[in-house]
Amino acid sequence: MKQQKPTESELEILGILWEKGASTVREVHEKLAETKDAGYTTTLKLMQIMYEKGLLTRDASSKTHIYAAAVSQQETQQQLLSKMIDTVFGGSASQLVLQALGHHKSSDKELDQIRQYLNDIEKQQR
Amino acid sequence: MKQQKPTESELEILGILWEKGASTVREVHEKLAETKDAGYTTTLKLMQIMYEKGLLTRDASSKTHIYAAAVSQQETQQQLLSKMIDTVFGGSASQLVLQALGHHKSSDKELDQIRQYLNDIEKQQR
DNA sequence: ATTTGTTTACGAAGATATTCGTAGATGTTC
DNA sequence: GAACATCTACGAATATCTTCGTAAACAAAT
Repeated sequence: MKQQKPTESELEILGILWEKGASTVREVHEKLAETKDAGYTTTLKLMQIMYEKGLLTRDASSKTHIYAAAVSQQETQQQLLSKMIDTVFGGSASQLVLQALGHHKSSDKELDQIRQYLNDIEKQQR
Repeated sequence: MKQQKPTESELEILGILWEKGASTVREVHEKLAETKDAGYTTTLKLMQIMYEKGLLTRDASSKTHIYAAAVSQQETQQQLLSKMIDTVFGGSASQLVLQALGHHKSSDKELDQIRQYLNDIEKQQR
């Protein structure tokens, strides 16, 4: 049972739910409104559709429903990364890594994490 | 003059043109057909639209037109990476890097390239 | 209990993307 | 040059995504 690919708008909503956890439509909408302008019912409709598609779960026990992401952030990341590496980076994951490191600031701590990870790989190979 | 965002299908075509260089519709279509099935005129139409949008250039001097990507691979990569980091990786580029390294095989040579890059950054900071 | 506000449900319009049939132009082969 | 193949152009159908108006249910406030 493979997850179907979320659309652009759906991804924005998933992003919010991954970050904030289970939320009401209102909460998601407020957050969305910070960077985008759309009516409340638009957000509602999107979330209802996502629920039907199985991208979200919802608790309808009270009048105001509570929605949560039904797909994991990591799984979705993998899916999208794979596609992107394939079509846009000519199949080379390392090319993507270099691009990402080159143009998007990372903290020292994060860079250390990456170094650590590379070291671990190296060790495994011996 | 900002490049408009290519659609999913358009990206596939761009990917082929980046890899193979300037090509005819037929050539692109053959390549596309390996992984997808669509009619020839569908590919043609797509490429015509991309030309109108400015995503492709074309040489129409002979009957069979020759198309080429009008947007750079790198610029497009940046654009898509930024968006993806933002919505799917909670703004953390390093998180994306770790995911990419973790799930997509890279050769030793490529990993060395990445280590080298990290070393360079480290040096710059002192 | 009427007004006011918030919520869900529904349907449909509008926008965008994808697909392909058909026609006409051009080139190729016999 | 007639038959055949290949190409572009065009238009339109189809599919998908996005947006929002409206109505009904419900709750809270006066």
